[in-house]
Amino acid sequence: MKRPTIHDVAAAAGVSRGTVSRLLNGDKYVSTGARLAIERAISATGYVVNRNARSLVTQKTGSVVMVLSEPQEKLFEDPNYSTTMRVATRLLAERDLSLVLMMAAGDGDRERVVRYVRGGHADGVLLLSTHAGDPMVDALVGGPVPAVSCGAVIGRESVIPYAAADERLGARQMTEYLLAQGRRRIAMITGPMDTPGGIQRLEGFTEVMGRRAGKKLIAHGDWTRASGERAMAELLARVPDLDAVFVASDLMAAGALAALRDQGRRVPQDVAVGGFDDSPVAVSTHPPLTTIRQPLTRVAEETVRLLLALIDGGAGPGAGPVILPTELVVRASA
Amino acid sequence: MKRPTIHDVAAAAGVSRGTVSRLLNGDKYVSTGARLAIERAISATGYVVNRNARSLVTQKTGSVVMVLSEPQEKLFEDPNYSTTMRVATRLLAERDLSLVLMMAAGDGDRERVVRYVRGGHADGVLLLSTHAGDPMVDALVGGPVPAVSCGAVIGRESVIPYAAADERLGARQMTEYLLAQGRRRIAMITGPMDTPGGIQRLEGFTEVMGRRAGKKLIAHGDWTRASGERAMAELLARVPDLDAVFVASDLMAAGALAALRDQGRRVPQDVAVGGFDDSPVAVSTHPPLTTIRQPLTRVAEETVRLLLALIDGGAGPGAGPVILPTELVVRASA
DNA sequence: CTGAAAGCGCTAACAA
DNA sequence: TTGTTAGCGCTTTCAG
Repeated sequence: MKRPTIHDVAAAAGVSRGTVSRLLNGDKYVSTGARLAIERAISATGYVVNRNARSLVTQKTGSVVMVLSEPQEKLFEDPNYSTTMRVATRLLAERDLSLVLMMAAGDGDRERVVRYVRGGHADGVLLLSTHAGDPMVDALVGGPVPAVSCGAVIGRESVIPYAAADERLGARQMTEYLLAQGRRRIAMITGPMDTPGGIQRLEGFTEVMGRRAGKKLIAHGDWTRASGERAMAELLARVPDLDAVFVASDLMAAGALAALRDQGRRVPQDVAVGGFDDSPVAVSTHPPLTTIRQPLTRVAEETVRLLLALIDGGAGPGAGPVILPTELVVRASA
Repeated sequence: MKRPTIHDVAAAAGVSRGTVSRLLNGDKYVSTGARLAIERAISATGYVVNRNARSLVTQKTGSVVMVLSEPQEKLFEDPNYSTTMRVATRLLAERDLSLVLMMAAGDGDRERVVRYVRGGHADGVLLLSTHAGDPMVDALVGGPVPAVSCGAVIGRESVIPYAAADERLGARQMTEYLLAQGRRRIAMITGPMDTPGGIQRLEGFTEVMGRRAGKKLIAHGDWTRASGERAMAELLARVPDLDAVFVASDLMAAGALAALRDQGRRVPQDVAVGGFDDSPVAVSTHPPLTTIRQPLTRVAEETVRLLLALIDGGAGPGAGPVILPTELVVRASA
């Protein structure tokens, strides 16, 4: 038995295909009698619309692509991804849109993404952790398909709408807290300086520290645990009398904790350690990390909302970014 | 300017639409002259096929759904997901199939998945960490769309094809290693007993231990770090003289390590600890974990291959499971 | 409020 | 080897 078509439903309900279609699309001009008959016919036949046929005429695809730009290893650690995926699938499903996943690791991948989108296979694009200077971004924003990003795209903030946590605020909150605890020699371990988190968390730190934030007090990591450990050792060698360190991610902070232990420094007595993210690792370190919580779920929600608005509104106004506040979470490390 | 259609290409190349279609679909009956003209026309017009129109007639959708059944928190920690996603997107992209992501957390979600698949929106289904007794499985295997699972679906091993690591072998490898190190009172912390990893790792353990694997020596966890810590404390209280413990996941092993440290036991001198997964956490514990490496990438690849074969082969033979060997990785904890 | 009819862009059978 | 043609299942005017 083949899948029933709108034709079968129409026949079963004793109306024309047009009427069935109208009901399906929420057109108001359908009599109650017809409505009832059609609804009965639909459940009797087990009818489901054929999206391809519909898309063919409406020129809508009913799907949104989510493009992941991070290299594989980041995926393992970043709660951002899983949260965004979960939120996006849910929100899109409510609108009967499906989420197509694409990786953009190499140039070939990026080209494929662009072809796919320009080929008219998606109604919208949701970018995740796109790198500064990624040519894909410009190739995408030119076209007729709206694109948004979860998190800022460095250098393209004004051309691609996004939602993000207030990184700068979070960094300020942590730095001020450390200062309020009486710490004076505060160092920082940043993320990569071509990512929003890398750049803006440092900015927040220096905003609060002012001239106290000397070059010697800044070390750079790449979000990995190992890089945090390395950076901490470096800092300790350079500034032996530091009494606090703000690490731009919890994972790197876990590494910093290890370096501190190796050098026999007690945390938080000798050195206070502040993290960022409030990721799962924050509660499993010794001591548990005082950190900054990001509103990950809300960021994801707002990103999707931005995209949906753009999809609905056609060439809507270049909606400004949505920036959401962070929150200090005090545990034992500072 | 509208998107060019096959009609525009045909006109530009001076041939009929049929010929263009034949070239597009790799039909061999196209003369070199026509081929050249069409290729030129395609790049001149920037033509891209409209998948909807194609799907409408071929009755193929060009996409595969990946269904994630795990509750959100697992996603954060499980390398299995990210590996499988990455491998699947790559392998499917090669075949010009796109990957649609769906979450199946609640009953509503599961129904949506079934509707989607039965609605003819996918050519295949790829299940991830589906729970024992999930009604979705039976709803899916009945239909015309092939489904496979990455990892066994407990209780449905014979009805749904899958690829998986040889959990039992891995558990045996670790247990034998512990024994070979001269350990005698070996305890085990298992995963949840409704998951393949929970069940089969315990089976491997008891196969090797025989009657030495008393009930007292077994404790259960739920894959979280905290549950590993709890189970270890329980074990220590019950069997104070144990000299080794095989923990069914690295993350739980990290928890066990903490419990051991709390009790003043040295690892590996007093108690040897063996993990499972060789996940990133294995190298960041103190001491680093001796563990079992799973061939995650190959498992993902074989899963996708299984699915593609089914999609190609129509109602292919109920291909048996593909089981891949694990490998012992010796570090410092045992 | 409803039916009829014209396609959406493509593939595949058939004829040539 | 190629052109012609008949739909795939649906939406959407246009008349009634």
